[in-house]
Amino acid sequence: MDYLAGLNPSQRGAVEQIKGPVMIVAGAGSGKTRVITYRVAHLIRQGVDPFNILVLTFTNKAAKEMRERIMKVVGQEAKNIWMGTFHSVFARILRVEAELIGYPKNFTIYDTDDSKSLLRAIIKEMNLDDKLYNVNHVYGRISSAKNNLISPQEYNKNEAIMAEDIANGRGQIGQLYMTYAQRCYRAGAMDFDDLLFKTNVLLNKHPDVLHKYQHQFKYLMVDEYQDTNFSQYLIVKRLAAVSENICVVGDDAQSIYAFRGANIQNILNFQKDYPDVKVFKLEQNYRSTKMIVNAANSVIEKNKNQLEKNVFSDNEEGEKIKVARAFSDNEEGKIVAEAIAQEKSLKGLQYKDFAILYRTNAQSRAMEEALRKIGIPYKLYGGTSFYQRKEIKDLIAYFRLTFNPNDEEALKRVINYPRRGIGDTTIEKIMVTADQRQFRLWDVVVNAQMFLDGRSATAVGNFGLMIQSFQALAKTGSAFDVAMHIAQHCGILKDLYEDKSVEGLSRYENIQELLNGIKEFSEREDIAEKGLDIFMQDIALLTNDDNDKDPNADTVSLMTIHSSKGLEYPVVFIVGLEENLFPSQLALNSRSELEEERRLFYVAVTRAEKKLHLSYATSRYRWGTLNNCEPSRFLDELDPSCLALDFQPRSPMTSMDGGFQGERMAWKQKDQDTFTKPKPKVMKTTSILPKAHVPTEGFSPSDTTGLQVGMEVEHERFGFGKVVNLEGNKQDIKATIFFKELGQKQLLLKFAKLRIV
DNA sequence: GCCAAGGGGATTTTT
DNA sequence: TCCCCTTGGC
Repeated sequence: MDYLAGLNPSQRGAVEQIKGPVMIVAGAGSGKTRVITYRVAHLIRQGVDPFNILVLTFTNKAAKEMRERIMKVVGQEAKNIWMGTFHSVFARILRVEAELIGYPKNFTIYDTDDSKSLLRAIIKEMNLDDKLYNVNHVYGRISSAKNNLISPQEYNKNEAIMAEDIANGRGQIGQLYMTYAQRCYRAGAMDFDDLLFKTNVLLNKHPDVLHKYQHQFKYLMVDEYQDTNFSQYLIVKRLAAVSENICVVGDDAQSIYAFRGANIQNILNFQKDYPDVKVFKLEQNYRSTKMIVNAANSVIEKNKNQLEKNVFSDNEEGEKIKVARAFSDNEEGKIVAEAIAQEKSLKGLQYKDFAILYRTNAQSRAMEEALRKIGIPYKLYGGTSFYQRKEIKDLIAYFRLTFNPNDEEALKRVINYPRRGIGDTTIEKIMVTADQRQFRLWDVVVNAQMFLDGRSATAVGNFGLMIQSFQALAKTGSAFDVAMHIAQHCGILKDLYEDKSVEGLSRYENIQELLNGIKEFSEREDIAEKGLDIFMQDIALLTNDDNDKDPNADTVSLMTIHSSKGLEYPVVFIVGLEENLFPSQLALNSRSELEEERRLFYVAVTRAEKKLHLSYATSRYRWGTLNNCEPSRFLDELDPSCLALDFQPRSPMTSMDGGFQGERMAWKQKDQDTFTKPKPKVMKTTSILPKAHVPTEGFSPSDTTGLQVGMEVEHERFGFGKVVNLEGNKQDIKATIFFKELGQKQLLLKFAKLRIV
């Protein structure tokens, strides 16, 4: 039982309490994953059959990591645990039970693109204004309806919802939802939300099925419980109703997905749902310094609605949190890049010890440019995943069509790609015909001669024959053979091969990579069924990090705060701490939204192990125009004793208290000044910095190899100063300089731009 | 039926 | 600014 030895009392308690409802409130950095993996291992060691354990996570990555770690403790048995994301686990169950609720077993999973494209088509068909009925908005309404288990019929009957839509001038959303659901059904397709929605339908309408799974899953665990939506909540509740061996793990302070339907009440109310719940609080943070934990606590305590806990650290005190002010987003990038270079050599760190976190993806550009300029390697996380690339989706659409010819989104995608002379008019005709006669698109395609004429009938007919030939082959061939055959005969490979542009080449390579992946799959020995249809089943559920090539490369990581959740880095930079950016402008309307932003800031702060840097810019390009910015309120909320300002605050202050308030006041005054005058351009903005140094005309940095203590120097931004100390050697000489305006600073000579006076 | 230029929209993201 | 989608001309 050696795995129990390294645990603290509450961790150990959580691991050993295997019966009944358990809630583990896991503070940031408190060893949550460890507890979950050991708890599962413990269940197995106590004689629980792995087949009876269900562990639900939110990302594939978390599931994969956990399974690997459990494997290390209990060995191969870990393979038999039901473990995966909500979506993948219930998709797997729906593949078995689909026919009970009227879907084919080989139903297609529509991804967000498919859903939106279908909605776009329906909005058009209904002759609605696509600006008013913005696809994203409509999709969001339907998605949140599904996540709250509101069917199209219920949606249309619900007075409150309808009134809200009508008040927004969008009274047709209910009808759109209705049609959308019918069209998905007709196509034998479920969207992401359906995987949970239909699971609820299944468990609700078929008590025998519910019973079966209740007895199969005698032990349930849910990770990141604070991120569950109502639909997920109810599935879990239903499945756990018999055994009540349910263990949820989460941290209300890290709930950052309310905007996509997560309901923080699920974790806050868990004790009400299960009055005899045993609660374990993991409060010791093993990740960060005291300074960082204290700073994080000082922020999160501003939130009202919380589970009580006291996160603390026994680690070293640590350095204060640096706060830097820049006059523009580009200068912010430069400050960050130079700080990384400096800190790396001073502390003997590697690039991969650093992360730059931001609120919005648009902020990455300034950071990237600055890093590139001084040659720091970096890796951008997020962005489009492999499976979302156009060429991959195109080929996969052919696969989808092969196994489910009713998949209308796949059909529309490739019926004329590569070009085969089937234009919009013909496609329109097919759709109208299908609608009029209550056929599916595919029925019209295979009977093209009956409904279309001339050239288009032939073109469509041939397309149908081609898909049918793929279907015939798919019955017998191996995944790889079928995939290869389709790639070669549908025309995509040829089309891409002929495209000699750089992008074309990379598309061609991506297709090859997909085919390689399928080949690998075909050769796997640990699974019995290896048809292309099996490979296809969960492909819509795979995402970017499942394809992460080189996780050990020595690069700085750049990502949004949302994608940093669960990760940790020795040195973290949080950039863009400005009002209307972080907190986001769109989150200022309600207390709950602001609290979510604050939790987001909390998540960001707690990613840091040793050192945290914060920064903001006083002006920034947004949507092409230069905007003035005020410092984020979150800077004020941090315990001032944790901070080390990298500049002179703008207003005279006796204490640090209200420091950024002072900044904001200064900014507001400035704003009023500029209101009467024409809007100033960039350089004008820099001039508002009262202490900013204006370099002497013709400033150019000197060669500093011969720099001596006592020499007078001028720095581009810090102004004039005197060298008081020099240490280190050759490449890494660090100079301590006393600046007239700013006081003492330490600079690395190889980066500092100094002019010897 | 195809292509190129123009317009509008633009958090956060997993599945 | 940037990207994606639509539109309009050929």
